[in-house]
Amino acid sequence: MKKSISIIDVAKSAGVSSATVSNVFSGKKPVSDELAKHVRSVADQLGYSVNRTASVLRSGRSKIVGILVPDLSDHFFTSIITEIERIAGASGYEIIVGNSNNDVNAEERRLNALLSWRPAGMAVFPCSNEVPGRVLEERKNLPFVIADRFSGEPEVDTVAIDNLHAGSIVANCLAEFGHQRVLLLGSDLELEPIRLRCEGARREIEQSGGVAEIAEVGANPHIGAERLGRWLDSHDRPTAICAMTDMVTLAILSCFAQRGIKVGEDISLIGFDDYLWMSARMTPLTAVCQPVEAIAQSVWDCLNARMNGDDSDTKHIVHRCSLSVRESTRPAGNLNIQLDKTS
Amino acid sequence: MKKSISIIDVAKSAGVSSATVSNVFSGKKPVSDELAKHVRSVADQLGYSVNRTASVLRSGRSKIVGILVPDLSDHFFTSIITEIERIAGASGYEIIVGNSNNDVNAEERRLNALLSWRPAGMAVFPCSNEVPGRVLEERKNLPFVIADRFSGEPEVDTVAIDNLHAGSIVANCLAEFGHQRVLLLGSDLELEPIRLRCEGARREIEQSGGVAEIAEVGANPHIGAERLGRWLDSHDRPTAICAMTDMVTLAILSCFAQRGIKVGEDISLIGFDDYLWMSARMTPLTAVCQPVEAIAQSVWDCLNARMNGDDSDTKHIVHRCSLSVRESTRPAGNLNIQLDKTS
DNA sequence: TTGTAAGCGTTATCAT
DNA sequence: ATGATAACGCTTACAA
Repeated sequence: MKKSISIIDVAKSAGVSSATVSNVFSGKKPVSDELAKHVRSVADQLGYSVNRTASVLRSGRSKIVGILVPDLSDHFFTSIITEIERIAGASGYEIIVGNSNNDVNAEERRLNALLSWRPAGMAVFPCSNEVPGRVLEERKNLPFVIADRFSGEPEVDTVAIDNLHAGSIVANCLAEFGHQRVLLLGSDLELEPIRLRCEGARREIEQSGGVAEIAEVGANPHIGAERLGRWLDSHDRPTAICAMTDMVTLAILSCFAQRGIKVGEDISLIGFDDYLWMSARMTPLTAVCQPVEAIAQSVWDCLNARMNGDDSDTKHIVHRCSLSVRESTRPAGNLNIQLDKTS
Repeated sequence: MKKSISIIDVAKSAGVSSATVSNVFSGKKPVSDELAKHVRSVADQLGYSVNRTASVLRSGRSKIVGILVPDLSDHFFTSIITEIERIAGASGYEIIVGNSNNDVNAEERRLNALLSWRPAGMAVFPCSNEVPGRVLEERKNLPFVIADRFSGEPEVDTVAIDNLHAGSIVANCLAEFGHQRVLLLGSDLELEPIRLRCEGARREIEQSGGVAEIAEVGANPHIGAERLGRWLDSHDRPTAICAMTDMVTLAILSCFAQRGIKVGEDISLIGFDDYLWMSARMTPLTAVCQPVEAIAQSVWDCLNARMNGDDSDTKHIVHRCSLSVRESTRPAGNLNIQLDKTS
């Protein structure tokens, strides 16, 4: 970094005080139009640009918010980031992104690194059910929002979906189509949201006399496809399979493509999350639609309220998913005969 | 932001000088093991964490790099960001992300905002062919890399793919399968890379006696699907269609799904970029594979070299795409009869 | 190896 | 409305 033009250089050139230059750019105090225009033109000429690090240091206020997610290759998280960036950007906030890579140690390191930039707030999508210790320590000093993964109602603002409900709409759909043997496929059952989605579905399926098995295949679609393959080799094929995350949806599609299992014909499928690639197919997927925009908006609203001094009790915002029923789910009776295990 | 614990608080508590505390955390100067341990424990107790804004201000060195992209909802850019975050994170760098939203004005604003954080370097994926003016002004003071979209060889380091070559491997594949009437579908032909991909393909297709039409459908897959639909309504259906971006690929799939056009059977398809959702289908897509990891690595390598004082001539790195031939492309003769326009 | 003190560019306080 | 100046928390000569 080369020594850059400072507010003082501008002040000298413009024949005003540094305070005036500051006020021109920050707008904190009124400056006469004439002077302001002059200062701006001098600043332009010199190529001056505010040094945010200095202003944050001095004022203790930054317009930057950190977002920490467990997996940047997961479309769910990138779409959340996209939305938050859009909303926050409109209010002049910058986004600083960290990836914990589903590793609690990395999570702690990245969190500390992000915090060292003294952001105005932080949105954390934890990689485990545990709210990172640092968050609980700092939450009095800095607005935090925990989203997606956590259990219970921690002492921080949270935003989540109603996971039990998500499971239940899956179950309802399956019941309507008469599916009695169902595989519920999660990434990692240790994660509370995944567990709840599976449990929510299983409970209702069993209540209506069906049988639901639960299996986990991890968050990586390639590995997940393999694991699902092994599961299929050692079990009777269910009439329907439900993914509990977008990555698992991909794992299932990948596995089925490899094995020539036809979605909708050989087996019914419900995917999780609703991205265009799920419906832009000959057999579009029935999918549980997480309200990404609403989640992002809530995260921002919480953060923004706290950043503006809201010190009310911790909020716990819950959104509901909807189901888009498409052709990947068919009545159980209409499926092709299962041949795999016997052939 | 509450007044936070400073290096001086730690120094007082530990009975050492502030310089020593600084050296313990920065590792710039040796501190005896004993003292260092003591300082660390005191710092922990006090909940001290470095204030990066202060250290950047004083030292003029930051470990943060900015990335500005034209569309955060485009998987291509998010996967590049993911990769850069991974590589840079390993060297202790933070990533700060901006989205220009395909708007040159927004691009300028976001760029200025990112620069005000005094990053150590910036990777810019422009939203037009023009390298933003600010980049050319600042490039002497700060390492910049321009990637993906630009024309010619600007006076900055660049990373790109060989777009003509990408077009040519598409053409070769089509020729092999005997396709003579082809639609090349770009997002925006004003963009140099898109134009080159199309031109590269057209040239070779025509050389081998085929006919290539070129159309553009924009970067939004929903709108793109509509536009393609209208194109199909008013033209004879080609035997093959080629997407020149991942978003266009999605537009095509979406359009075909709506119209019941069977990929591989009714028409051959070559997609652009190679994400799992393209191959996790009954008819996996033939796809031009942009080497995302290599691109990200080159961006980082350029940046890193410049950040470490490399002042050699501007570099222009070009990567080549490969083609994964899959079942969405079939011999032209094997396609189903075209019924749409006549039925 | 450790301490002292100046200064990075800004904002905030207090005068004018 | 504008100016002078201290202070934010850190790094870095330089001194000890």
